[in-house]
Amino acid sequence: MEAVNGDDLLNQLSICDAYPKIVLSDIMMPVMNGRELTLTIKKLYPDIKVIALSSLHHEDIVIDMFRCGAKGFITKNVELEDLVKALHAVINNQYFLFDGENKNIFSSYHAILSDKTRHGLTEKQIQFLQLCASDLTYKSIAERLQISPRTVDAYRDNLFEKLNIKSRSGLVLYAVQNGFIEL
Amino acid sequence: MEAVNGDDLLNQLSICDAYPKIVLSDIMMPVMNGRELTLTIKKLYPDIKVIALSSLHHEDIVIDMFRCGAKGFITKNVELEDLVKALHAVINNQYFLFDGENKNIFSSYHAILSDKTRHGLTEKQIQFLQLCASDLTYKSIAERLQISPRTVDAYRDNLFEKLNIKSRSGLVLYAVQNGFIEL
DNA sequence: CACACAATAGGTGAAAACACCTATTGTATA
DNA sequence: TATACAATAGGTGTTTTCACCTATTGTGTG
Repeated sequence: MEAVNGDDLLNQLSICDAYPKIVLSDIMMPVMNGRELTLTIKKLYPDIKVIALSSLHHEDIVIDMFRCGAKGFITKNVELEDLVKALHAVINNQYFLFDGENKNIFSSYHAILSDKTRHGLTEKQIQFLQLCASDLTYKSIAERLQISPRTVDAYRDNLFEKLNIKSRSGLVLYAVQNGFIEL
Repeated sequence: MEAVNGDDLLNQLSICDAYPKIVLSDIMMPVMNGRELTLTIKKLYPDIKVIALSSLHHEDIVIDMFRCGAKGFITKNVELEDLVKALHAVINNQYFLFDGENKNIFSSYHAILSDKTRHGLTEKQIQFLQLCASDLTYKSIAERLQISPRTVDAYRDNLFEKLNIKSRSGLVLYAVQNGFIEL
């Protein structure tokens, strides 16, 4: 599947029944840029992995894209074999970060999303937290994440205890205040 | 009751049983400044009216203080009779804004908190919305606002319809996204 | 190799949230 | 002066949330 911009892709996704597992998202796209696209995909299709594509390699942008939900980040001048590596890594639930020019992976998953930004939360917990900040019921969240409502209960209870929070509203606030969701 | 700074005042408030109806809050206080104090008072004692006191009169500060929950704003060089006017206005549930130097009230309640910043919400609705963004149950919110839980239900239902929101989490998000609560 | 803990998921019951309904009072505004 | 709507508050019933409990599987760490 190919699309000229973010809107286009979302349209294609909404009418197809077997949507792709990975999306390459160019940050500099017209109409809807890669950042927005990544956010939207994470919202509507949380199981799709996004690899951000950029000609520039600024650390700020990289971190931002990972925060937006991207699983990989590569510069446009990478060799084809490196792109393949990225695809493999991401399919295998790994994070991928590759600088085409220097060809060095400058930061690992844990380094990028350090405890400082992750607040000691796992990726799943963060994903759940992000979905909490919405009108969705826990039941709907379970469907989105394709897990049992019971598991979602457990996620919530864990976070409640870990973060010393007593209600979902508190979770939403926590998510916002700590930058886990975009405003 | 008099206090040298915000912390001091909050301590005094916490141990007294008949707390004051109005607090004059100097923005430039040490330890806890007037802005934080106003926010904290609004959180802990929402029925206390706060009049912000500042030597400077920058519109940004004024608007910020009103957003923080202040009901009045006066500069320090006002005459005593003007301060009395402010107290009267605020007691009567009016907003008060007075520039001691120019002695002109440059903006009315509606002008300051225009529909643009208030998003068409009344003061009560905003106050409720702000309390929603917490761990408090609606029951506790009702106690804070000293109204029936039923009234709180009505507030919620009204906002749900008005803002096209379906859950409290949605309200929290709305509050945050539209600047009704501080992060 | 234990130990901790995340991820998974089921059961039960209480509390809170939400969806409808009704109604009165007051204050704006067309 | 109607009409709209905020603020107030009560009734009833469903759904959701939350608080406990149990348990297995997997992964990573001291």
